[in-house]
Amino acid sequence: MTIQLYNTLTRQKERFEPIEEGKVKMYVCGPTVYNYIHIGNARPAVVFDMVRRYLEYRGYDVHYVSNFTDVDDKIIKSAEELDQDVMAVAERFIDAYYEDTEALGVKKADEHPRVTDTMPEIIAFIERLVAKGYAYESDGDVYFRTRKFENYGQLSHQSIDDLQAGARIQVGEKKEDPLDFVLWKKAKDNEIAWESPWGNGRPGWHIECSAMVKKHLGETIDIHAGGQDLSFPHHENEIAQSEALNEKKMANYWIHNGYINIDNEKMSKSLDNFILVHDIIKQYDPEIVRFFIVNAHYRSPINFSDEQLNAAGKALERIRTTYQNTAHRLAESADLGSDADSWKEKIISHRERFIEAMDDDFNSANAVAVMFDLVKTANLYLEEKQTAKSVLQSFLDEFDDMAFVLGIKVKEEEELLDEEIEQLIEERVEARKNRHFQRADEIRDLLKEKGIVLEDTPQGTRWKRGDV
RNA sequence: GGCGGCAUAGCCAAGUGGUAAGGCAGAGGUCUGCAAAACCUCGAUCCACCGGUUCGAAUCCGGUUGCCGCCUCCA
Repeated sequence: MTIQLYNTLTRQKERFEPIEEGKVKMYVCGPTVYNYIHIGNARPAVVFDMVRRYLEYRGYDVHYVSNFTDVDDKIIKSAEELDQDVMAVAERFIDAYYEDTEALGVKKADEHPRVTDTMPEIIAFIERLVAKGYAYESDGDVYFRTRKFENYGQLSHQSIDDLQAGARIQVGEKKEDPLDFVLWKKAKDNEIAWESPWGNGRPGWHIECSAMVKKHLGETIDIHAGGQDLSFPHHENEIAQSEALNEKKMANYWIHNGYINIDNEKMSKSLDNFILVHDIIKQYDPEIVRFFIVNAHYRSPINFSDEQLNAAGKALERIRTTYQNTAHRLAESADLGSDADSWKEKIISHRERFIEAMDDDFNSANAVAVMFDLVKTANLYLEEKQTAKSVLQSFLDEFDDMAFVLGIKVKEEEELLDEEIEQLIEERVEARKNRHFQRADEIRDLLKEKGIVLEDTPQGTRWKRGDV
C-alpha cells in the first residue's frame, strides 16, 4: 500500500512518490504575525503537523519548513496601533504562535524562516526575475509580469482571461496589467525598510515563500501546503515566480485544508467572527481542540461550536479511560491470560486499518474511528477474567502509536496526590472492606468535590481527575 | 460573470458502483453494596429533489433546489 493524496494541482488523488526515496521535502505557509492566531490559523498547523507525523510514522525522513511573515502591511498597522516597534510586535506574536501551537500538540518545524532573515535571497530572486523579463520596476515598486508566465492559473484552474474578467482589482497606474502583482514595495516615509536595487522598501507577500522554499528545500519540493484560501492568489503567484525563475516544477503535490466555520460561515479576521486559540484553550483542554480538528477530514469544512467541542471532549475521554484502565490492569494484575496470539492479531488488524485510513489522503476521521474500534476491543479484553501482560502492553503500544500520529495525548501525566487525599482513599478501601458503605460513599462524594473521581475495579480502587 | 466545494440518523462525521463506519446524545438490560467505567441490545428500508446509465447507485451522468467558498488582505 502506498499513500494517496489529493493534489489541488490535478484535482485528484494521486499516489505519493517522493523525489528522493524515503525523504519528503514539505513546506507549509505560516502565519502573518500581527495578532494571536485564531483557530482557523490553527487548523493548517494541526493538520499538516499530523501529515508530517504520519509520514514519519511511515518511515519517511521529513524536512518540514514553515515560515513566519514578520513584516507586512498588517504588522506595520498593528505596530502603529500598539505604538510599538514592528519587529517587537512580530517577535511577540511569534512567541505566542509557538505557545499556542505547542499547546495543540504541533511539533516545531525543522526550520521556521522569517522574511526579515531572508532578505538577501528575496532581493536576489527579484533581480533575476527582472533580468529574465518576468518583472519590472515601476517608481520604486517591482511587479511580476503575470501574462508573461504562460501557465498562470494552473493551480486555480482558471484561464488568465477569466481571472481578469472577474477581477475587482484596481488598475494601479504603476502596473502594466491589472493581474500583475507586487514583488517589492517602495517604503513610505519612516516606514521599516530594506535597501535594494530599486531603493528602500520591503518584499511583497508572495515572493518570500518562493525565496524560502528555494533556500531551504530546493527548486522542486514534494509537498506544499496551506489553507484553501491561499491557493489563489498566493500559491498561484508562488508558482509563477518560482517556475519562471527556476524553469522547474515548484512542488509535486499541493494540499489545502478546509476552513473552520462559525455558524456556517468562514472564520476570518476581516469578518470579526474569529476565536483565538489563546482564549479557547482557557475554556477547553487544548487536547480537545486538537482532537476536534483531527476528528474531521482535513479538506472538509468544520463548524466550530461549544456543542461539538463538548462532544469531542467526551469522545477523547473515552479513549483515555480505556488507556488508563489498560495501564492499570497491566500494573495491578498477574500475567495469566491465554489466547494471547489471537488478541495480538486483532491489534495488528487494527493497525492495518489505521494505516489504510491514513494512506487514503490522510483520512484521520476514519483513523479515529479505527482507534475507537481498538478501544472497544481493548475493553472487551479487559472484561476477561485473566489477562496477559504482553497483550495489555501491545494494546498500550498501539494506542501510543495512533496517538502519536494524531498528535493527541492519551497517557495521563504521572501525578501524586496530597497525602490527605491518599489517606482518605485508604480509609475508604478499609471502610468498603468492612462494608461500611455509608462512610465509603461519604468519602467518594467528598473527593468528587475536590475533582477526584474514584472507580472501584476488581483490581482495586483507582482515581482520575474529573470535573470539579 | 468565471472556478470550486458541500447536502448522509437528534447532533457531528466516514463511506464515492455491490447493498449505510465511528463518536456524542437517547432507550432498555448486564456487571457493581451503590456508583463510575465497561459490556450487550435498540436507531437512517435509506443518503436534498427529479430524471438517466447499470444486474445493482448515497456512490457514475444530466438537471433542479439550498448552503458555503475563491476570483481582493485572509489559514
